[in-house]
Amino acid sequence: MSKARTSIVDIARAAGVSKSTVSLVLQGSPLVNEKTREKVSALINDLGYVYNRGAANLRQSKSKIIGIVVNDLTNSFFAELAVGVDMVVQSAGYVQFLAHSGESVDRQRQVIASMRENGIAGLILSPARGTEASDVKPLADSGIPVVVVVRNLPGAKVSTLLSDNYGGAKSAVRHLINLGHRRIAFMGGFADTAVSSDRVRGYRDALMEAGIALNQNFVIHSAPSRAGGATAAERMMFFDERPTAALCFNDAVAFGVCDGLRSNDIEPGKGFAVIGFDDVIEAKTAVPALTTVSVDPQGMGQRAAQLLMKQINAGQVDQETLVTSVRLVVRQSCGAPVRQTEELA
Amino acid sequence: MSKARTSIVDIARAAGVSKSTVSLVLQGSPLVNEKTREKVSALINDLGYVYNRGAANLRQSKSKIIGIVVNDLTNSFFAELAVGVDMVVQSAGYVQFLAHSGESVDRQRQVIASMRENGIAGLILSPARGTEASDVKPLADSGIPVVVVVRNLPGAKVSTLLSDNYGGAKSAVRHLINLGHRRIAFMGGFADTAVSSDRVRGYRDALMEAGIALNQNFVIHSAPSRAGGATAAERMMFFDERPTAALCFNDAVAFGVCDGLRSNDIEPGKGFAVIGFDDVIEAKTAVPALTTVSVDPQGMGQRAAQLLMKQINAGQVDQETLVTSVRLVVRQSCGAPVRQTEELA
DNA sequence: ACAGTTAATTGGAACGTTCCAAATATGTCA
DNA sequence: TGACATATTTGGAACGTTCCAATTAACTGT
Repeated sequence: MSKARTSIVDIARAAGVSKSTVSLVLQGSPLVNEKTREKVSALINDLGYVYNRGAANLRQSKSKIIGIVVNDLTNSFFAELAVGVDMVVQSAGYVQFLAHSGESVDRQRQVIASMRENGIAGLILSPARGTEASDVKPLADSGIPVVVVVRNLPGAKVSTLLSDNYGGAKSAVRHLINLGHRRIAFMGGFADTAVSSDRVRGYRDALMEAGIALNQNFVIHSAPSRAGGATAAERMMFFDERPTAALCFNDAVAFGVCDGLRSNDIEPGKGFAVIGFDDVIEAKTAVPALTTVSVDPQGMGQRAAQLLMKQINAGQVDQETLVTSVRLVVRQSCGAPVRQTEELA
Repeated sequence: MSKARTSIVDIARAAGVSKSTVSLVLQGSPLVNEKTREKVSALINDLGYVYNRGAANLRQSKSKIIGIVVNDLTNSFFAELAVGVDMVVQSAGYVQFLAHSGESVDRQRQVIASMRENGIAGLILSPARGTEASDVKPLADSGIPVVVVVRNLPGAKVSTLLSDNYGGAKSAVRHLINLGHRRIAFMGGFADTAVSSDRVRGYRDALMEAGIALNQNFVIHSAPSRAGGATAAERMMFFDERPTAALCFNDAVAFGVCDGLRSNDIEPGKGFAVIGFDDVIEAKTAVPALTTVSVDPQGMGQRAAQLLMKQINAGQVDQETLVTSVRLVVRQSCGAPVRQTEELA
C-alpha cells in the first residue's frame, strides 16, 4: 500500500503491454487502440499510480511550474495579485509555486534559487526592497522568462508590469482640487522606492498644474501600513496650518489615516478628505467607503501571468514594459457628492 | 549562454574529475580533498551550473518540498497562516509550495494531485468547504504526511490542528455577560461548518451557564466576510427587541457588523458591543480596536508545520489531533472599561 | 621496500519518464 | 495470395542525479 511507488513499468507489466504504450496512454495519444487504453487506464486507477513529473521533466526538460514570489503576502494587495496569477496559470495547465520573501533580499535569493533548482518554467516577481538587477540576471540568462511586477528593477533585462502610479496620483489630486481643496497632503510610503516617488511626482505635478505652491511639510512619509498611516495622521495634527485632504500612499495607509483622524475626532469624508491607492477589497465595504485609485491587483496578476505565458510559449525572453492603466474610484471618504468614475489613459 | 543546461558531468569534464566527485562536492561530503573541492566549486560558479533537484529526487525519492493549500488566500488569516508555515519550513531546509483552492473542492483536488505528481514530502491543508475524507486518503495511504488545519475532516486518517473554537466563543460570551449584557447575538458564518457549529455551541453553553434563555433568532448566519457581517447587522435592525451585543463568527464579519451599525448611527463599542474571532492584524489598529478571540494564525501555521516536519522525519503518518488554545483580547469594541487579557486553557 | 591503513576517487547501475526508429499487426486492393 | 498502406506496439537510449562497491593514491610504521 505504501513503500515502493508504482511506476509506469508496473502498470505495463500488469497490463501485458510495454512501458511505451502506457506512456502513450498517459499523454492521451491518439496512436493507441481504444481497448488497450481502457485496460491501461483501469490499471492506473487500481494500482494507485501517480505520475512522476520529476522524471518526465528530466527527459523533456520543460516543466509546468511557474514561480511567483511576493514581498509581502500579508498585504492583501499581493495576496490578490497571486490569486490573479493563479487563475491564468491554472487554466494554462501550469501550477503555481508561491513563495514570499518578507521584504528580505536574502530570503528572496534563497527562494528564487530553490525555484530554479526545481525547474520552474517562468517567474513572476514582486521584488523585495533593495533587490538588484543581478538577482534576476542568472534566470534571464539561462532563458527563463521573468516578469517583474509592481516595483521596477532598473537595469534588469526582463519584462515589467507596473501600474500607472504617476497618472493615478495626478488624477486623484486633481479630483481633490476640483472639490475645492487647496491644502493637500501626501501621506505614507518610503521615499526610496520608485513607486513612492512616482506617486509623489504625480501629486506634485497636479498641484503645480493648478498653480498651488508645494508645501514640503505636506509630504509625510511613514511605513506603508495601517499603523504607518495612523502615525502620519497624528504627526499632521501638530501642523499650524493643517491640510484638509490627503492622498495616501496606499489603501492600508489610508485606513490608518482614517483611524488617526477619528482618534482626533475628525470624521474622514466630512472634516477631511482621504484618498487611497490600490483599491483592495475592503475599500468598498469600509465606513466610509474609501475613494481610491483602483489598481485591480487581480487583473494585474492576470496580465502578468499572460505576459509570462506568452514568453514561455514563444520560447524567448523579451524585455517589454507595460504600464497598466488605473482609475479613480470615487466613494465616500473624499466627501464627493456623487458617485462617479474617471478613466485614465 | 542558454540552451543546454550544464550538468554535473560538464563540471566533471572541465575539472578533470569524475561526476561522482562533483556529486560529493555538491553534498558537502568530507570525503573529498580540499583542493579538489575548491577547483570544482569554482567551476560550478563559472559555468553557471544549477542543481537539478528533479533528477536527484528521482534517485533518492524524497523531496524537500512541502505543499500547503488554503481555501482563501485573500483572507489575511490564511495569508498569515501560510507565512507561519513558511517560517519553519524554510528553516528546516524545505521549500513551500503554496496553492489556493478558492473554496472549490474541484480546484483543490487538482492542486493536490499536481503537488503529488511533483513529489511533495508532506501537505498542510486548510480544506475547502465540502472536502471529503476521501480527498486526502490517497496521500495518507501512500505514506505522505498530511496535517489538516483550521477546519476538521472527520474520518480522515490524518493529523489535525484546530483552534479551541468552543472555548474561545464561550469565554467571549462570558465576558459580555460579565459586562452586563443579556441580549447577545451570534452573527455570521455558515451553519454547515464544524468551526461555526463549535463556536455557536460555545456561545449557547455560556448563555445557558448564566441562566439566560436562548433566543433562536439571535443566531444570524451570513457569509463569513465583511459584506456578510454588514448584511447580518442590517437584518438585526428589524428585530423588535434588539440584542445589545454580538459575538461574530470572525473578525471580517465583526468589521462588517461595525459598518452596518454605523450606517444605522450606532457606534460600535458605545451603543453596542462587538467581539470578533481570529485577531487578524487589522483588529488592533481599527477604530474602535476590535475585542476578539485571538487565534494567532502565524503561530498556528508554525505549529502545523512543526507537526508535519515531525512526521516527515519520523517517516510515519500519525493521526494526532491538537487543539491550540486561544485567548480573549479585550479592546475597545466591546465597551469594556479597562484593557485586560484573559487566558484560556 | 613492504604490508597495512586511511584518504580520495571512480565507474556503472539505478530512478521513472519520453522519444525515436523500428517492428509487428491489421486492413485493403487487385 | 501478395504487396502495400495504415494502425499499433515496442525496445532501447537518453535525461541528471545518487549510491555502492571497487579501485587507486597517499601515508604509516617497521
